[in-house]
Amino acid sequence: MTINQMISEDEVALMHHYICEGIGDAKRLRLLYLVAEQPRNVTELTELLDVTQPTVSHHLRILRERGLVNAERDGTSIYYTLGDPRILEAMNILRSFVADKTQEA
Amino acid sequence: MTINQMISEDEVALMHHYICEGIGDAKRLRLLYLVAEQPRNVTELTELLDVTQPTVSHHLRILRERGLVNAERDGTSIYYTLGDPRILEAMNILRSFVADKTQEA
DNA sequence: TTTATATATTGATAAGTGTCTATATAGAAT
DNA sequence: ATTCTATATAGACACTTATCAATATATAAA
Repeated sequence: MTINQMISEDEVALMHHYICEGIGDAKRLRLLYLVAEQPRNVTELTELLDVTQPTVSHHLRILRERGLVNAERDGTSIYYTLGDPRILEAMNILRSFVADKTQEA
Repeated sequence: MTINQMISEDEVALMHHYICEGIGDAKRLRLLYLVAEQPRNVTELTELLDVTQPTVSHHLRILRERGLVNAERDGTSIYYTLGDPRILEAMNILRSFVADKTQEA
């Protein structure tokens, strides 16, 4: 059970930077789920995402800078993986919340 | 343990709407933590947030429309509470991730 | 050293949104 | 009814950012 200690304004700012700005876009959320399934390179991710390659690289940079994904080069390709299992863990909790919300209607 | 089943594009869109748009702002993240501590009315939240009352109401509306907070009237005041414990649960997991990241330096 | 492929960066633009002031609405009290 | 307090809404503006086309960089192969 996690402790609910009062959070400081500074810590909120950090969380905003790492998390809110990190997953604050639908494409990036999708990217996180895709690289959580298996390592994927930029070309694969571009084919799956319906945006241009520079846009994918842009999103990956944002995720990478925050440690939400890791990048590893293999030849000319760069394979991306999930940066931390807690990311998926938290997303799945939120996913179950959303699932309940949308079937409340 | 949560199951990591492939997520559809539609589900990503829903998650983006409920979660990313919901917590995609530092003030709203702060609001969620504040109402998680205890029920608070708009006046209290305004004093704690360093923005105007209409701005607080604006953020609360976004949170309320997504079920991230609940609103209950008591006289002229309206008290806000956390909409679902899973919100805090997920936030705390992400909080621990951010804590680790920021002390890696 | 070219050539080809994969990824990243730059600069521009359009769309979205957080914030404010001003105003409206709702409930309680006189 | 009027006044007061609490909250919500409307409209405007500044700022951010997602996206694209064009270009640069990096690795591998010929």
